[in-house]
Amino acid sequence: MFLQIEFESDIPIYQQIKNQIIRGIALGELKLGEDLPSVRQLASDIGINFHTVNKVYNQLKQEGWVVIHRKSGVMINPDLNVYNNKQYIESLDELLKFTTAEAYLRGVTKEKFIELIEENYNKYF
Amino acid sequence: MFLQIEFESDIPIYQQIKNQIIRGIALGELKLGEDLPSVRQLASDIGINFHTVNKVYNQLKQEGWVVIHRKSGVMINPDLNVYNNKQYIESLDELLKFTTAEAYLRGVTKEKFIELIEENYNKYF
Amino acid sequence: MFLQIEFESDIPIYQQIKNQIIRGIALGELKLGEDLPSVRQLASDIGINFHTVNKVYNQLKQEGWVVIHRKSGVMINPDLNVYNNKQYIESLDELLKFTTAEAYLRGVTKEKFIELIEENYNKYF
Amino acid sequence: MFLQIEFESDIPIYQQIKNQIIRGIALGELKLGEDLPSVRQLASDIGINFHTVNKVYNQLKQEGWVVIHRKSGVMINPDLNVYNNKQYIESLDELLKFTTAEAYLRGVTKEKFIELIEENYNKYF
DNA sequence: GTGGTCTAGACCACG
DNA sequence: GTGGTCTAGACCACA
Repeated sequence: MFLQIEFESDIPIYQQIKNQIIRGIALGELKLGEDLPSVRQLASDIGINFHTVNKVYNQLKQEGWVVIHRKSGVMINPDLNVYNNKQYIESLDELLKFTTAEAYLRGVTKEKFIELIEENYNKYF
Repeated sequence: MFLQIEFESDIPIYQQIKNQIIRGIALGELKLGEDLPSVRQLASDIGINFHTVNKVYNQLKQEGWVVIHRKSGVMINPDLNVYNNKQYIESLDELLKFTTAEAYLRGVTKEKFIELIEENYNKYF
Repeated sequence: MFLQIEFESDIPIYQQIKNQIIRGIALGELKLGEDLPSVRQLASDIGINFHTVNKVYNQLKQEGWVVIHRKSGVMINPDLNVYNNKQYIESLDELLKFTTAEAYLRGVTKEKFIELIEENYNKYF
Repeated sequence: MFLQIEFESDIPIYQQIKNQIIRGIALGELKLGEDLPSVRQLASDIGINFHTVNKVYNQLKQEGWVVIHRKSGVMINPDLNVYNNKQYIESLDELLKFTTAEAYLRGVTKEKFIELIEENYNKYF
C-alpha cells in the first residue's frame, strides 16, 4: 500500500488516509472497482488501530467514494460519480479565498499559484 | 468591523478570525499600520470569549502580520513582510495536492479551478 | 429465477432473498404450492454461499411461508396462512412511526405516502 | 429526556436514538434550534457509552438534522431543510415494497395500512 | 474471513 | 465545560 502517514502532523490520521485515497483515485493509482485492504489489514499495515481505518472507510462510503461489497469487502466505487454539488463549490471557493490571500501576501504570484495547480491537474488521468 | 463568524462551522473561531484579517489585508480593506480593535472590544463585538481573540492576536504577531504595542494596542504590521519561506510553499503545495485531486474528481475542470484563482487574485491590491 | 441481489446494499443478502420471495408471493409471481429451487441450485444461480440460502429457507419455514419436504424440496406453503398476530402489528406500527416521521420531515406529504401504499397494494392479487 | 432504549432489541442503540430524535422533531417535541444534551450527558442519562451518542450526533449532523454550535454544543438544525432527494424516495419505495407485501399477506388490508399512516401523520405539526 | 457495534479510558483542541 | 481523536479489546452478524 502506498499510504504515508505523518504521525506528528496536526492533520488527523483518518483525514490523511482519506486525502491520500482520494488523491490515489485521481492519480489513477487506485482503479475504479479496485479492492481496498480490509479494515484490520490496513490498520495493521500502517500500525494504527482498526477503528481509525473503519472511520475512514465509513466516511468514504457516505461520501460515495467507495462501496462496501458484502462478499469482497471495500472497493473503490466502480460507478464513481461524486457530485459537484453547490455545497462543494462553495466550500472550495471559501477555502481558496483564504489560501490565495495568504499566498498573495507571502509573495506567491498569481502565475506561480496557477503553475502549482496545473502541475497537479496534469497528473490526473 | 467586517468580521463574520460562523459558529456552526468546522473551522475554529480563532482560525476564522485569522483568515478574515489576512484576507482583509490582501483586499486592502485593512491598511498597513491600521489599528485593530482591542482584545476586549473585538471579543464583545463578536460575542466570544476574549481569550479567543487574544490567541488570534498572538498568533498573528508571531507570524508577523501585526505588531503589538503595549500602549497603542494592535496594528497591522506597517512593514509587512511575511516571508515566502520554503516551509510555506511546501505546506501550500501539500494542501493543493488534495484539494485539486478532490476538485478534479468532482468535475471541477482545470480551467474552472484556475478561473477561481484568478477571480481571487484580481481582487488583491 | 427473478431474484435480484444487491451485493453493495446495507441489507443482508439473506434478508433480500426473503423479502423478494415474500413479495413474489404477494404479486402472484410465486403460486401457492409452487416449488422453489434447491438450496444448491439457488445458491449457484445467485453466486452465493449455500449456507446463506439454507438460512433463508429455514427462516421462511419457521415463519410459515414455505414447507420443506425431505424428498420434494421446498415449496411455497399451499395452505399459506401466516397470522396477523399482535406482535406483527406492533412491529409494523413501530416501523411506521419512524418511517413516516422521517418521510414527513423530508417533505413527503401524507397524500404522497398513501399513494405509494396504494400503488403497491394494487399490484397484489 | 424522552428517549426510551430497548437494550434487548436487534436494532442498534445508536439507530434507536436517531429514530427517536427524528420522530421527536416531527412530533414537535424537539423544537428547531433546541439544544440537545451534551454527548456525555445523554450517554450518562441513558446509561451507555459516550462514543455511541457521539456516533449518533455525527450522523445526524452529516444528514443535516442537527448542527454543532461551537459555543453551545449540539442543537436541532434551526434551518432544517432535509432534502427529499431522489435517493431517499427510492429507498422509501423499496422499503414499502416489502413492508406492504408482507402486511398484505398477513391480512393487513389496504385500508388498515392507510389508517396506520394517517394516525401517524396526524400527530405531526 | 469480513465489517458493525459497544464499552472503556486516554489525551487534545476549543472557547 | 464542549466535542474530536485515538487506542484497546470484546462480541456479534454475515457470508
